[in-house]
Amino acid sequence: MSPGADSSTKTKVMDAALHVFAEKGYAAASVRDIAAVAGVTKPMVYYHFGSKAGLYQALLDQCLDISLQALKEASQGPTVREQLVRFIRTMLTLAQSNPDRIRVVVQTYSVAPGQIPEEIQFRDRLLARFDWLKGIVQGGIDAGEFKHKSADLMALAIMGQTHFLMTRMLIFGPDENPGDLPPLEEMAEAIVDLFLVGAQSPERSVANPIAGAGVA
Amino acid sequence: MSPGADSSTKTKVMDAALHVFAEKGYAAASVRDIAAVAGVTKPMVYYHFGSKAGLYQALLDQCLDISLQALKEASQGPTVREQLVRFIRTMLTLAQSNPDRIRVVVQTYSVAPGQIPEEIQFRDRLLARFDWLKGIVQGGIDAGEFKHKSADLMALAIMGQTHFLMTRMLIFGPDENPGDLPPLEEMAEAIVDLFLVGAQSPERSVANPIAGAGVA
DNA sequence: ACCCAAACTTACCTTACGGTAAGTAAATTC
DNA sequence: GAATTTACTTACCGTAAGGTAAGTTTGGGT
Repeated sequence: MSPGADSSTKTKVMDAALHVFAEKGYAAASVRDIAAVAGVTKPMVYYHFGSKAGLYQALLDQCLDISLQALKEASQGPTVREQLVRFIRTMLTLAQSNPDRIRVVVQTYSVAPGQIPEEIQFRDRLLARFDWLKGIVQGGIDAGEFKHKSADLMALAIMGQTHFLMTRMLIFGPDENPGDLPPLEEMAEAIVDLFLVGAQSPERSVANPIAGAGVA
Repeated sequence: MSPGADSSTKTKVMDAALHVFAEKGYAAASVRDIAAVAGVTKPMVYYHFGSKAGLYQALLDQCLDISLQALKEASQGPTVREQLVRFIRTMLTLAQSNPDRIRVVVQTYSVAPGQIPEEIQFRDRLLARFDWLKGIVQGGIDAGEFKHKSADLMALAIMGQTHFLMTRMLIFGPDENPGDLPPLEEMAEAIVDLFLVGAQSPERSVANPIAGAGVA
């Protein structure tokens, strides 16, 4: 469901908040701005969400729900390698198709601790997401697909790649691609392969010797 | 030179700004706060730095200078593997010993584009830093130390790891270490080894067969 | 027809923000 | 030693922020 499909006041405010918070950050975004973009009056925001922090929490929950659901749906596959590729691809696709949602989440945890009110909750959910990814990796270890034994370290590495790539896309935009990197469609496989076989080996994963073949 | 060594007004303001901007972010930090923490009057801030944005730019330049210098000094070594280990270790050490400096830099580029005034310059310097890391990696490719051929992708992977680890430290604090990760001192080697030999191999880099020995 | 609660508007409050005008004490220059 | 520049203070300005009080419309439920 794309933003704006429902035209209730609450939805209009949420859609506007997504845009304004993503663009300005929590502190620099004003409730007046959000109300104006939504085409409603300011007290309506307070009526429906109680406070600026309440609105932000509602928005953040929505963003986390949406991206987590997309990830869980997408990260299926015959091999763990394939699951990881799809995980990364889904994250990159999300960052490309709806940067605002990613921006809100990334901001919430990258930003100065004192910028966003303490009452805003998100750390538990991020840890849960990390644990979920760790579960996938652990599956690969248990099945003998990976020889490396630390699921924590491996999950951290995957998450790090993905996070950094997203950050990069948010900075430079989805189309700008400074440097000589693979195009986005191949990026997920390139990263997983680098991660699996290591930089001391040639470029192909043994699980997928033709990865990236045939693309531009 | 630690903050506060010089007690000129300009230095006092810079030190205070480092702390306040790091803790609250650009938008939520007020010039009043900074002046109060510095123990000077507000117009002095404007006298020395012109505007809030001017102060932030001066601070950001200082942070970028300090961390880049530390990186360039530290990233020497007999092998490229060793150079990468030292690169990561330096970044992690910086994030641990002076989180405020890292926070200011990370915030500047992770944050919503509309939060920080457009006049603030930083993208070119970040790209230059990335190119510099890429140069190290390219050295490893040229010397035959790596078989993988894309210096861009490899540099991105290294930067991604480091960035994510730092972000993690900024969120959870340098001591808190959720999950079962190696302690910080060994983290740099663990990451480089994972990166070099890949997850499909056992845990040791051929260049350093005992890396990470003794970890829980 | 009446009631009542949910949804909404107008008008306003207090506070804090970035920034500045105007003047002053102390060095520096000539 | 007068003139000027540098570093600083007090007092203030206009604006915009988060939030609310009080009243109005709207749409069931009975």
